[in-house]
Amino acid sequence: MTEAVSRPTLEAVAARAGVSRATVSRVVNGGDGVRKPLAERVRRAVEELGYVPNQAARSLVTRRHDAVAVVIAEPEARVFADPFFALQLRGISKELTAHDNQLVLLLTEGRADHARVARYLAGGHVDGALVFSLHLDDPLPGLIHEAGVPTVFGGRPDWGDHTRAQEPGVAYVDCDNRGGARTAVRHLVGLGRRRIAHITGALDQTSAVDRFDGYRDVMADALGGNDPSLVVESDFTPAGGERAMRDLLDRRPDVDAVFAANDLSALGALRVLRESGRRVPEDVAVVGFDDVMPVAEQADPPLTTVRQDIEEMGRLMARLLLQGLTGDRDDPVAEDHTQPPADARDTTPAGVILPTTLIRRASA
Amino acid sequence: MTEAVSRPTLEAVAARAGVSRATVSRVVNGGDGVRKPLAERVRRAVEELGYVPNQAARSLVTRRHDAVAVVIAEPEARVFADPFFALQLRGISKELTAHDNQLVLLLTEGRADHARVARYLAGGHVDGALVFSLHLDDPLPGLIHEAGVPTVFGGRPDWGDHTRAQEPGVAYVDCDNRGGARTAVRHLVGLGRRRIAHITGALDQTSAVDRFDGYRDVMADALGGNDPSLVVESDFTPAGGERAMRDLLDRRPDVDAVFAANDLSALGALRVLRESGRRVPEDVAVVGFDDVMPVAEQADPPLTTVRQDIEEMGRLMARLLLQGLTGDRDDPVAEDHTQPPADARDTTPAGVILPTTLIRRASA
DNA sequence: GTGAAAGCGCTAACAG
DNA sequence: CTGTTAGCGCTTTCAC
Repeated sequence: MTEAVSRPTLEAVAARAGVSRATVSRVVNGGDGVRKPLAERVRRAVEELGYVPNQAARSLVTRRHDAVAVVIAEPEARVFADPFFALQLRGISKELTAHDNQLVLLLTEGRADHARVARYLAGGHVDGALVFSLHLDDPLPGLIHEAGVPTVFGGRPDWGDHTRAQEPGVAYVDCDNRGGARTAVRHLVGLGRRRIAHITGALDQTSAVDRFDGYRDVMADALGGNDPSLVVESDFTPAGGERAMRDLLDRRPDVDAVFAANDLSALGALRVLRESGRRVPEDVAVVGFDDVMPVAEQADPPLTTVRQDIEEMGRLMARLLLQGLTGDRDDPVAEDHTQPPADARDTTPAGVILPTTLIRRASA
Repeated sequence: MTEAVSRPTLEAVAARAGVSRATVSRVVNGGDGVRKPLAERVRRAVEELGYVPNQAARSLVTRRHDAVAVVIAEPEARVFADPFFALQLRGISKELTAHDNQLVLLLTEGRADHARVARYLAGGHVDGALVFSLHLDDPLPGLIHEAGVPTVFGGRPDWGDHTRAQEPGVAYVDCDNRGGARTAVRHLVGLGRRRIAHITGALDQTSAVDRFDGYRDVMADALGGNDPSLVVESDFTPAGGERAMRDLLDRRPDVDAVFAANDLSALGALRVLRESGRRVPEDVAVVGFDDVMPVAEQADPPLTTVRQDIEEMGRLMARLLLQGLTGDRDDPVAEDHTQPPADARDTTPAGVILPTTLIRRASA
């Protein structure tokens, strides 16, 4: 009623089914090459005894854990302002579950935790890691890379050390931040706007940098130049968006469009525009980024924005990692690097970039 | 450079230090009863070899995993609208990390996943579980209870089957929903309000029910009765709050105060009140619940609300579980239930209720 | 105090 | 196809 004081072992099942441990093991692990009736008998014994394999014993010999670490390295509480990570986690969880893998969550609150995480990963407790480290000059990606654990990054990682920037084999999943930004700004241009401002994200994150680059691409291209007075640095938060918009209005009261680096900061901008008596989109058109569910849709006015499929990104990260793991099966990855991989599967794409789409609502 | 092809074992460390495996093991696990200089020599060998114990091998013999499952059973995507779980997770993570325990995250998307979770927990992969199952009649708490895994629930669980409702030993952590609601409504009464409405939360969750009860307590007590036309059922979301407020204004245009079951729905109510031309708090005072960071503070006007320390709840859940685990050490918990526990430590409090505090801002 | 030896429960050759 | 036999790396009595 309370606890199974000691759960049945393979041995017990074998005894009950009148076979050897090896046979039971085979049946439990798929049952290839075991005659039907025997397998059936074993399965029944398993059922009756309520046998559940001991994962520790299995890992000890297989060196597989069927577990993946998810590392979220966000010193700030920003993680929690945004449904971003939650959605990503959900995608990851679904994919891992579908492949019978467990998700070990490693949250870090600053550099102090980095050593712990690195040690854990190097300790071989998990088969691989999914790492979110969106900040430039974060030492964590490097540490993890050195730990030698198969890893997929969420968001284009920055290595600080630029010699490694292009290192192949560093897998990551990101959305097309730059392309999405271009689409957004082009949309504003198409609306006839000319004094298009940009409220940036936190520029220590690659996503913010890439979106900024996309904005500059179009401004240079379509409008023949970038006017620095139209760019104001912010931080992805609503409060930051407000501050930025106020600055902007001060500096460039003639602004006729705003591309905000994400929906949350667009929200702040909308609020300030409303306060200042500007109509959106008549006086100032606004475009956001993310299309994060309740925010964009319920903004006033509903926000035109660039959608990225966050959950799918999570799912894809997990899939990539799992593929790499089974692909690497009995692949020694030994000291010998001399001969280039003949196997095409080895040349995993460094980054997978998911497309973005412009969602037109009322704000632009 | 790539992978540590095979990590060093105890054996290797022992060889290097010139001692036996047993001695190394002792040192690694605290080093009681090993002479200083020897211990030092072992530690150096560990350092030099970069030895990390193999958790699987250890678990196999100790039957301990130093891992705890966190089960979040939210079929709806609501989990992600609210920073609630993220904050809770953070608290849990901090506490587990402090005790060198890992966090295995189990997300479920409906009944189909329940069996999987139950099997996993029963499989003895983790030492205990922290379970969030906020919905009435959720079969999961029952399943988990039967799995015989030490468990602490987040939020007062509902067993559906009411015979078990008071079952002792079912640990949970919650905030004082009812008391907090009372405080909120009393505050409104103190402000001279008499036609105080309540926008409920999703009433299939105990937190919503408890807050509603608190509202009724005060209305009955201070104002001599409950007027059903002042209560409108909602669902904890901003959109739900809007709908509810609209209904309310229709039905009771004379309403002079609103107690919303959480900040998010209060936000919706504020929006509708503004649209309808009411001033807050002059015409209608509004109080929320949760004091969830960006929401309450940045509402317009800033929201008076009942604060619960969500992160602390998480931390407490973890602490409670961990205490129970070490407390239960070699405690057989055998089939024999006949004699009541003599040990005082056995009588763990069923529920730990954290206090709430009213945070006064501008809205009431 | 320290070492030797016996498994924890499972998988993976290898025989038969 | 099925059983037998070694361990995986660690902790833990039990002698010394």
